[in-house]
Amino acid sequence: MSSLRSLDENLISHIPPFRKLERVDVREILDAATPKRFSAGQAIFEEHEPAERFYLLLDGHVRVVRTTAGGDQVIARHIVSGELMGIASALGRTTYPASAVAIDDCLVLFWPTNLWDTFTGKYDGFATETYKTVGARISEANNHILELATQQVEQRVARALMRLAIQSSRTTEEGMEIDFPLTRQNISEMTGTTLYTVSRLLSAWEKQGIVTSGRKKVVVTDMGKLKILADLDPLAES
Amino acid sequence: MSSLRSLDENLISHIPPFRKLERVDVREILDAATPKRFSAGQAIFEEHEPAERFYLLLDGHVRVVRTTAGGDQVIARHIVSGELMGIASALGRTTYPASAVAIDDCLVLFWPTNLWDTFTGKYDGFATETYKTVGARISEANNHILELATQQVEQRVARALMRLAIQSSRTTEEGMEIDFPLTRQNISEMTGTTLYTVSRLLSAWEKQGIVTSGRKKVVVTDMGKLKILADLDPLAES
DNA sequence: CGAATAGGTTGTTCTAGCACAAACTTAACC
DNA sequence: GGTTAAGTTTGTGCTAGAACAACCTATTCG
Repeated sequence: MSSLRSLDENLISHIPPFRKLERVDVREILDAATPKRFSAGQAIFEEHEPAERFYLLLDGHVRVVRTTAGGDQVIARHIVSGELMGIASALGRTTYPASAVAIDDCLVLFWPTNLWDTFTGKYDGFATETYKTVGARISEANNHILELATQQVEQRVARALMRLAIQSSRTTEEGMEIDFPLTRQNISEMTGTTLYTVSRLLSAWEKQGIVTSGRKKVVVTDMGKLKILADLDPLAES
Repeated sequence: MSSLRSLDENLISHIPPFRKLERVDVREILDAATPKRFSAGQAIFEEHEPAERFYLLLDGHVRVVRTTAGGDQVIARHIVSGELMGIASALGRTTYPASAVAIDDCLVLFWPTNLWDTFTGKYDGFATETYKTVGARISEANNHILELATQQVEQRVARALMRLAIQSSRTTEEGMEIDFPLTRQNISEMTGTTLYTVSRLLSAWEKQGIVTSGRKKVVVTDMGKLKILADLDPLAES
C-alpha cells in the first residue's frame, strides 16, 4: 500500500472498457493503478520508448504526436478524459508508436503493460470494449488518409474543427468553444498544411460568422455552415 | 459435409495466426472454412456491407479500396497471400470499412464472423497473432498519414513502389518486378496524386535507370536509388 | 512594469503538381 | 485480324497553397 488514499470506484466505473465490470473487478483494477499528474506541456510518453505502461486519461487533454525525420510534427489525434492511451503496447508492439503530450494539466492512471493480458483475460467486457476502441481508431486513421488524399485544405480544416467541437467543446453564448488551448500551428499539424493557411481560413470564416477565434482559442459559432464547407465537393458543380 | 475434398492442413499451418496451433486445431479450423475462388476484378466484399465473414487469402492479390462521396478512390492497402482480411468485423464493427477487390485470380478461405470469438477464445496463439496484425495495420495507416501530410509526391510514390517491391515482387534479371498488374492510376490512388504525375515520375526514373515500366507493370531496377528518393528530405540542404 | 516571447495576421512571390487535351500503344475480343 | 477499349505519354496552362517576410498583439516573467 502506498501513502495514496484508495481511488474512488466511481472514477472509472462509467468508462466504456470498465462499464460492464463488477464492482469487485473495478476495485481490483483500481488497486493496481498508479495515479499521476502531468502539467501542461509535459510529455506523458515518447515515441520509440519501450511501452512499459498503458494509461487512462481521467482529466485534461492530450495530444498524440509523431515527428518526421525532417522535423515536421503531425498530430495524430487528441485524447479526452475517459480514453485509454498507450495501448498500442497491447497490440504486439514493444514501443510507443507516437508521443503523448499533456495539453493542459492532466490526471492519469497507469498500469504496467504486463497487466494488459490479465485485464483482457480476466475481465470479460474489457477485451471486446477495448478492441472496439482500436477498431474505431483504425477507421479514424483511414478517414484521415482519405481526407488527406482527396480533399482540399479548406475542407480538411473545416472537418478537423468540426470533430474537435463535437469531441471536446463547451457551449457558451458564442457557440461551441473548443475547451483546450489550440493554436493555428496545432490545427495545421492536424491537417497537413501551414499555420499561415489556417490563419487565413479562420480570418475568412470569422468574417462569414462561422467561427470566432483568438489566441489559442477557437469557437465554432455556426456548425451548419461549417458542415457545408466540410462536405463541399470541389469537383461537383451545382 | 460438402462435396469438396477436405482441405490440406499444410495450406495454413505455416501462416502466422495459425503457426503456433496444434495439428488438431488446424484441422478443426479448416473444417469450418469454406474455400472460394474469385476472378480478377471481382469484389470479395464491399464497403458498408454487413461483415458476415472474415477471409484468409490463400493465393492471389487483393486491393483494399475506399471510395469518397465525390467518387475518388483511395487504395488503403494490398493484401498478399497468407493474410487475413475483413477482420474489422472482429474489432467491434458490424460492417466492412472498405471494399476488397481481387486484382488477379484469387483463392480464399472464409469463415462466418460469429466464429471469430471462438477462434480467439479457443486457439491460443490466434488472438495475440491477429492483434499483432491489427497493430501493424494501425502503424501502417499512421505512417501513411505522416507521408501524406509531410512529403512531396515524388517521395510518396517512391515509398509506395519500394513497399510493393518488398512486399510482393519476383526477382527477374531486370530487377524486382511487382508481381501483380499495377497501373499508373492505381499508384496515384495509393499516393494521393494523379495518374499524370505518376506517369511523368516513372518516365523520369526510367531514364535514370531506377525502374522499368510498361503497361500494368513496374520493375524496380535500382532499389538503392529509389530508397534515396524516398528518404530525400526536400527541406534539408546538403 | 517593461522587456522578451509566443502566437497571430497579412502581403507578396513562386512553384509543385493538378487539369485538360490530344495522340499514341498495347491488349482484348468479336 | 481489325476494331474497340484500356492504359500511357506528353504538352500547355493555371492555381492552390507553400514560403518568406514584416509587422502586430497578447502573455509571461524577471
